[in-house]
Amino acid sequence: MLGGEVLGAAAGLIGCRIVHGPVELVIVETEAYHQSEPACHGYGGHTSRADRLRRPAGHAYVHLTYGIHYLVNVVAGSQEFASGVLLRGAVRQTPGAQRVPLVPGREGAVPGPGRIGTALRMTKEHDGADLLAGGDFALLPALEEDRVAGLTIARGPRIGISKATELPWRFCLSGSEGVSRPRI
DNA sequence: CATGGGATTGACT
DNA sequence: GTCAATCCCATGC
Repeated sequence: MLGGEVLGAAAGLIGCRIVHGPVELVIVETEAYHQSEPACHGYGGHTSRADRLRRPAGHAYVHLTYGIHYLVNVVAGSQEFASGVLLRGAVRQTPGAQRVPLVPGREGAVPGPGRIGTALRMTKEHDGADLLAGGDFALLPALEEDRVAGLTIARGPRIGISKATELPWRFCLSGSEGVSRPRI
């Protein structure tokens, strides 16, 4: 099955930044989804949701859940297969300023995918945006300080789903603020 | 066309 | 611990 690299993408997004206008977040928790497993919206053939996960890699899949919360995914696959990385936890960052240390005891935590959508002021208009095109809604690499520091990534089962709960496809920055509960 | 459930959160018992 | 809010969309009649 193609698309196993979504796991690497989910791990690799830890420490990267997601920005929308003046809001910048450092990603500290992600989950991988792939069309080969039933928890993924791309599972089971072509539907509206599935095809939105079949955009070019690096595009956004923004989806409204429970009629209330916008969840942000980074598409990781291609037209050939649906896969994406759900942004599940983050820490607020001040653009252009010194980084916020990714350690406990800090304000600015954004735990939970719904909170990330709120913090980034997502609407359905943001679905499909190219996050690598340099627009005002964009994905940026990890800051140099964070790369140098080295990020210890923990791995465990995904949260809040009822299918394929056994897959350890959730990744988080070990010990960081902004990781949703239960912590790994 | 009607209906039911969901990758959630916050308020309340 | 339980429950409602609220809307998109998959499914079934």
